[in-house]
Amino acid sequence: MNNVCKLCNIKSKAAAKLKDEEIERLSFNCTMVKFVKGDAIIKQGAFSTNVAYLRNGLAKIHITGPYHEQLVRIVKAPCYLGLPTTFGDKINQYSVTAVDTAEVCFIDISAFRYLLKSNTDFTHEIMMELCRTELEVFYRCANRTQKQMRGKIADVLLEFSDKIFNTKYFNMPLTQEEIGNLVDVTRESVSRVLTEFEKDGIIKIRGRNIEIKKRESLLMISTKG
Amino acid sequence: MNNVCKLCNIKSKAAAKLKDEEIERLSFNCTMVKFVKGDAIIKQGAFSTNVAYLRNGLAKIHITGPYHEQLVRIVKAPCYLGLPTTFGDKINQYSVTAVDTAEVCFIDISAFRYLLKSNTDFTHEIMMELCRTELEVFYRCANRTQKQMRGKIADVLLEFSDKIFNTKYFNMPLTQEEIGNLVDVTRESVSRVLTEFEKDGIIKIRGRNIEIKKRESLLMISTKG
DNA sequence: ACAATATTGTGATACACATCACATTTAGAT
DNA sequence: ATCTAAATGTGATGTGTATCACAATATTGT
Repeated sequence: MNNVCKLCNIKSKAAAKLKDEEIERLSFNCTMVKFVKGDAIIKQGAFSTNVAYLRNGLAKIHITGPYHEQLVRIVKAPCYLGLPTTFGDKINQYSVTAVDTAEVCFIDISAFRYLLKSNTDFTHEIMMELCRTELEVFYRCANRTQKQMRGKIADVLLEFSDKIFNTKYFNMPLTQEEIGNLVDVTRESVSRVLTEFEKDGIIKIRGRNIEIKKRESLLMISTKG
Repeated sequence: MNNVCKLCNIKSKAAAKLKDEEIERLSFNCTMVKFVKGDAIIKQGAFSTNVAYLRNGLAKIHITGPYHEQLVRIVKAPCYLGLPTTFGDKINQYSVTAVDTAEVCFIDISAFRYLLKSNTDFTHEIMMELCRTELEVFYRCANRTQKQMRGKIADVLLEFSDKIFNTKYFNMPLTQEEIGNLVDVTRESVSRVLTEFEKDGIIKIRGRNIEIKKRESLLMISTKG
């Protein structure tokens, strides 16, 4: 699979720092796999032997909590998946599942380690990524534990609209159960809050399609939780 | 301040990988500060110009949440403080405060970056640390959002007994308000649950001193939360 | 097109914990 | 030793959301 990584136009910021020779090495130790919605990309409990890079699509990071599944966060391409669990442990400590069709590059962990050793700019970018995501998790956790359910559900809608799809109309790829697992609310409550938001004219729902009609209201609900 | 780092017997695992020349460089860019209970070691909102290494003592990582302060976790020496916020952002995204007397080494960030570039074994250890702590935060968050208050308070007691002090008798350095901020429970509820645990003979409380009398009961409460 | 499964909606009720106000005790400063 | 501030304890009440059971709708597979 020569030149694929060199010609790839969705390289990570870290991979962009690699020299030709290193890119070539990457190409020989990299395989691209396509996934459909619901496919497991990384499995909690399995051995971690690859670094996964989401080239396009959406995925969800989820773990088994003390009582039920917790959705840690939604990840949007392009980005590395599972860096903490790939390096932090020999066994995957969480799962990553495709939320719709996705393309993932799997890089052999030894080759990745070699690159970490040989290119300090690459390593620096990877470390930056680890730092940023850990900070993000802190804030997410504070929000999840302190906000009330309307605020949390408003956050979900704002995240899909503003950060994932960049549009006020979008097709919600998550079920209400999954939304509930993302913000620690039961699917019945998710249903009720979404219906309430529609009744209040804040959003419009047509099946899975959602339109944000009053973004300021959502922002207010998000803030006041 | 020569030789101090070389002679230090509480080096981090990462620092243990450094060569003599690198250790010397560290010594010239490192200063040790003592803190008392309540002192701010890292301040949310301030510029991050140093890497902090907790040589001994206890500290708490805390952030300002949407409604009130959240205690992210208690850290026990020896370990780096604030790596994610030091590298992830120019401004500290969270605070670290001494929970009792503590000694902290502050390392100039440029010197630290130099070491990251020059010693890949050092960098590898730092990355391992980042990965492990991110995974830990995921699990903490799942526990905080899914467990009920008795389970969470049982967890705190077990953590202080099993991981921080390594003894069934210990002096609780946190107020009930702080315990509440660590597990998202009001101080009134913390008071009630601790009293209940004492009434049930699970723990014995004498002022700030706590004795774990029925560890298995706490484990069960933790699990059944 | 149809059947099976998954997802969502809804109403009634229960539960877990927060909130509030105030009293009491403990710790720290002088 | 005393005073002040912080921390803790307590009772009553309210609130937010979960739970449960079931019906209705949507999606998927054949």
